Amino acid sequence: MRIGDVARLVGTTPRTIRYYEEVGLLPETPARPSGRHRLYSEAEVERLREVMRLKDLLGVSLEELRTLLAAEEARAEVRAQLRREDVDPARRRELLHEALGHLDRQLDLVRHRAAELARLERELTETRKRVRRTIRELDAHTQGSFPPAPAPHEAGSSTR
Amino acid sequence: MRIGDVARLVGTTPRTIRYYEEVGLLPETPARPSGRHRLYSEAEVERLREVMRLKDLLGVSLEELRTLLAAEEARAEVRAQLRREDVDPARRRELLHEALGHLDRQLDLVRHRAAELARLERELTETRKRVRRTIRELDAHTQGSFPPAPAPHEAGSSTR
DNA sequence: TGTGATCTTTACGTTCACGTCAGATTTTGG
DNA sequence: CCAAAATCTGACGTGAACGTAAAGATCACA
Repeated sequence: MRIGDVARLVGTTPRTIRYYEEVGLLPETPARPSGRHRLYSEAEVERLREVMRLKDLLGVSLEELRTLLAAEEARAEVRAQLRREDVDPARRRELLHEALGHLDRQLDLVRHRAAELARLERELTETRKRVRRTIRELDAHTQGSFPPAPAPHEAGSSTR
Repeated sequence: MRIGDVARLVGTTPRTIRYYEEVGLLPETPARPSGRHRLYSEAEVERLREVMRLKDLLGVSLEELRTLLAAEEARAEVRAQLRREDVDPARRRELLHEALGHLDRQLDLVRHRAAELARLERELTETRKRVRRTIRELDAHTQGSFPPAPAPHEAGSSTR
């Protein structure tokens, strides 16, 4: 797969992909003789998707994201080492604990944001209820004078 | 309250506050003879807090945020009109429906992000479980050889 | 083997969201 | 009333995250 296809697939541009590689968010496609085209596998597309998702959801800088993504690599490393049975158990434990630490940092971040978002959603829902109640009261009082006025717009969620 | 106090209170800088006013996120403090110091009430501080919260949680541009915040203003408008009993009920209904539309747009955005964040959290939690299980297995197999290795770091959440 | 589409590197440009500096003005505390 | 502190209005600077343009190389295919 070439860079243009990947860009179309994940909804971005070749420039962005190259930039992410430049700042270390994506691994430099291994041993590519400078000048030749970059080629991507499905796994690398997934990685890019993950990067974009995290960037979007966590709203962190690419720099922070890069350190966060050390977790991913650490875990890949661990998986690789685990496949070879001949590794020092102490070293393994070390790697695993490291991965755990990274995961915990991500989880803290995610949970914090999730909690705040939930609070915001509750507040909005509450306000929405109040507005709808007010509308109903208004309709009740002027009932009969004219029809309940069809909603003058449509915004996506509405009454679902 | 002066701009410096406000900045300290909400954890930002005077420059940012002026900038937000400049791009229309904060109302220009009404009828301030150019050159005089800006003065803020508690309500305005709250508004600023709200702006910063939304910016942070939704991760939208200040421009988008400005249109989103039309909701707030619309609702303020509605409340004002509702206090005066002498307003055309049709007009009221119109305003209320408009506010409802804005709220729905915000809710769509918030719910979407909340759902994605929740998914991310589930994935992370799942991975974390697997890592911990692997560690336990490793400890079981090498049990007795040497102590269970004290965690080499501490990252905030850990075992909670 | 050519040829058009796509890609490569290099480098400068752009937008957003402020930071920083200067010089003048306003406000506050004594 | 006066000095010190804070604020005001421009204006230019900056870092992040790309966009864009140019000139040449590579690739897929007939």
